[in-house]
Amino acid sequence: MLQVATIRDEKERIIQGLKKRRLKNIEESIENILQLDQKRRQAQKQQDELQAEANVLAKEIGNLMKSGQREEAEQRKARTAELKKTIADLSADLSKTEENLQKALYAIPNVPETRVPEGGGADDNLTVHQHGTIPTLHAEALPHWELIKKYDIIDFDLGIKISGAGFPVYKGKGAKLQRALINFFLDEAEKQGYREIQPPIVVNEASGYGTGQLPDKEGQMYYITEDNLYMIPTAEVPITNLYRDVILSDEELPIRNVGYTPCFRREAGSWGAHVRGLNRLHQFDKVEIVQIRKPEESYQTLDEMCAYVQSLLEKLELPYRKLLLCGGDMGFNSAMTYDMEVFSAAQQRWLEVSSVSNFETFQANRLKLRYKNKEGKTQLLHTLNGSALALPRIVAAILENNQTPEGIRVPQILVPYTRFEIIS
RNA sequence: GGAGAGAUGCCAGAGUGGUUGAAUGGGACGGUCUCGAAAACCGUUUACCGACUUGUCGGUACCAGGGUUCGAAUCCCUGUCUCUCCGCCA
Repeated sequence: MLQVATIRDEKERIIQGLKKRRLKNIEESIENILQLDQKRRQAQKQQDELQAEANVLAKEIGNLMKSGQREEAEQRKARTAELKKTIADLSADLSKTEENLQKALYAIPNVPETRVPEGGGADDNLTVHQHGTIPTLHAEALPHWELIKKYDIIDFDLGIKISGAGFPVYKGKGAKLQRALINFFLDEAEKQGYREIQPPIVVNEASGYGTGQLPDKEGQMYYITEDNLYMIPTAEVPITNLYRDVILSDEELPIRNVGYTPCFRREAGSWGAHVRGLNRLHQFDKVEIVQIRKPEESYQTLDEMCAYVQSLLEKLELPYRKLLLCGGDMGFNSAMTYDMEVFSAAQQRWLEVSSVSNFETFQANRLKLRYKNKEGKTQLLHTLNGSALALPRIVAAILENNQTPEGIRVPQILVPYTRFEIIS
């Protein structure tokens, strides 16, 4: 959520920035917010003044009662009754205005950073880097959804039997490969100075609001009615919410956390031909990195996080490209996002395996995540996160790219983790 | 699931209707003392909203939401959460 004060002070910059998302009626929305804000402040001022008067009267009445001047007291009571009524009316108005303002603010996405290109969708994203060579496969090469059957390592039918579509069962070397990747990612993150966190994978409503999944995207999450809990779509939610309503001190910064969790996504209505196999699932594993930074250093951190994610892909010997997302393709909360995509050779497609974002103060404002700066002033922090990495598509790419007539070659770096070199 | 207790500042913990933003202790910060430190002593130390002369003033907040009252941390109602005991249990 944007801060009203920022909208007030930097109206033009915000409007120009939001235009890069190709949204409609930006000017009107911002104007509406400013008007509501104006109205709110006026009402508040009026109410405060009356309340101050009532507070003085209440004290006087108390003193008069003590000294037995009942009549004087009664006179003042009459005035207080009037005030009380006026204040009640004003306060009802004020709450209404505040509510409207809040709603209007919730509807505005984050402002893209200056370097973010304008655009409406994936076609306008910028490829800023590409690495690795695209493998040429042998004639009988198969897509991963065939390979997993051939080697009996991931089973969709069993998943359907016990849960439903999009809940695969990993078996034998498939399960070991998965576990190897998780351990590899966590170990690498630790070497980079991240602290490992094992959070709950269900969260309450307040956490959903904190990171912005609620109120708009409740359809994306599995919801446990009986206990009013949501199953997390990403570890970002619990790990970032650890810092909800927190004022950090200078010495506690920066925060660098990493966590492995399963992730759950309902993805209602998004099933089709291009989401076969591991490309899109209801449950999948992901290792997520989360950082909390001072505003002045957050973009340097974004670069550092990207470099780290890229290093993982290079160690896994996967060809990838790095995209700077355009305004229209970025998530609601993000100010700047880089996507990493690996090339999946049998599908001949780029698959998104990581999304690294700087949210600036957008999440922190909702979370009330602040720190005391050197001047002793409390100030909103910047939050950042990135997948490092999402497992299923990495698995898909490894299976497809590394297939040989003899079997699937495990990337060298993973062999100490899998303790086998080939899936055959 | 059953029974009981509770929720106050950075922490511990007082406070059962009137200058209580909140005693007391601890912590943190600043100062005095000291070559330096410890100890001792003195002082400071919540957040949010609003107004303007940007430092001051006003308002709000003692789990949340309602209510009683001229006045609520204090009384009443509802909800949430925590703890203890019992039950169940990886």
